[in-house]
Amino acid sequence: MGPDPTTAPREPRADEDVAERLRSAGLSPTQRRRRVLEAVEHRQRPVSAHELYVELAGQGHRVGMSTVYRALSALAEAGLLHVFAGDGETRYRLCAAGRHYHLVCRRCGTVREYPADDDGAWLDRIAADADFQPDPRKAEVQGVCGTCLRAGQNGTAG
Amino acid sequence: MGPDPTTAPREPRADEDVAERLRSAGLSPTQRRRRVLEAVEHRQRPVSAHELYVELAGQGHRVGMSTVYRALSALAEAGLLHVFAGDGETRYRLCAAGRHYHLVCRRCGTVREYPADDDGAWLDRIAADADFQPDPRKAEVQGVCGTCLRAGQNGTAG
DNA sequence: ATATTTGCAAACTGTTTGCATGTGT
DNA sequence: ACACATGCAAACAGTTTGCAAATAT
Repeated sequence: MGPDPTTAPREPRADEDVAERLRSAGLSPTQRRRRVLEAVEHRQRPVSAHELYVELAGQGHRVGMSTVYRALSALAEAGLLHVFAGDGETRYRLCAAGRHYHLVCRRCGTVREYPADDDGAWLDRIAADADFQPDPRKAEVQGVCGTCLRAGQNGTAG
Repeated sequence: MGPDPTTAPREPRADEDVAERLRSAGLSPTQRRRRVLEAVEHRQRPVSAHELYVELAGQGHRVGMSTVYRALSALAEAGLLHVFAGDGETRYRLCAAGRHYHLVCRRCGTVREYPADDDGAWLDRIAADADFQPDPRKAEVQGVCGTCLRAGQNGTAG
């Protein structure tokens, strides 16, 4: 917040990190794009364009809806964000580097990235077994996360 | 149509099968619903409401779009159809009985159901390992099927 | 100075809904 | 007869797009 780098001359603040990331993804690190990436980054559950718009507006930032949409699309296309298509709204979430697939909780919506190699190369087995070449980044398992499971043991049984 | 069962008393035609299925799903087997279920049933790749509408219209059947939407939703809710959320359009596909997950081909759109037990209970491993209770019916792996793979070996390398 | 990016508002697409009519039992 | 399913058209939600003003390099 204090634009006085006297005492912090070299420290790569998250801010700069984000800009860097945008740059190496081939996107000019404009203020809006940085804001969007930052906002997405801190979330465990995928976020929709509208949610983001509201959040940014709530922080006093003037951003147009179309800008949010455009930023999100660009970031996704650049491989920085994962896309989740669920009911009607498209949602986005930060995308990690390694081979992994997604564990998405049906109750709280949180998405966890599960290393695709921790499970004995399950994906590779599919490749051989089913004559199918899986994309580890596009594998998704829905279910209920432990937290929600314990929280709602007595909920809607079925 | 012909309220005269004199000559066709006992034969379980596919038609009746479909009706039966609807009934046991708690849905009255109306003509439109039967048509929709039949039309979905014969497809390997999930179909959208609009595609179905066009197909039915092409067969000379008068069906309203909203009816198609309503039928599809009802069938999905009854567990007879799987829902695929991909880009913008919701798509539906017949849902098999056993534990399985989906192998969806990014190129041709075909979805194959892969028995969830053929792979050493991968899903169960997740449950224990990641503190997450997976829903076998809601697991989806995207990739490229063998057919498309072989057909387009020289295509867009990447 | 020049190429991008942004915001706005209007256009679009896929989907849902109210209501009168038609259909199944 | 009666409840439910259907069709139509209008309403909606999410998303995209054209274009002039703002911004970045």
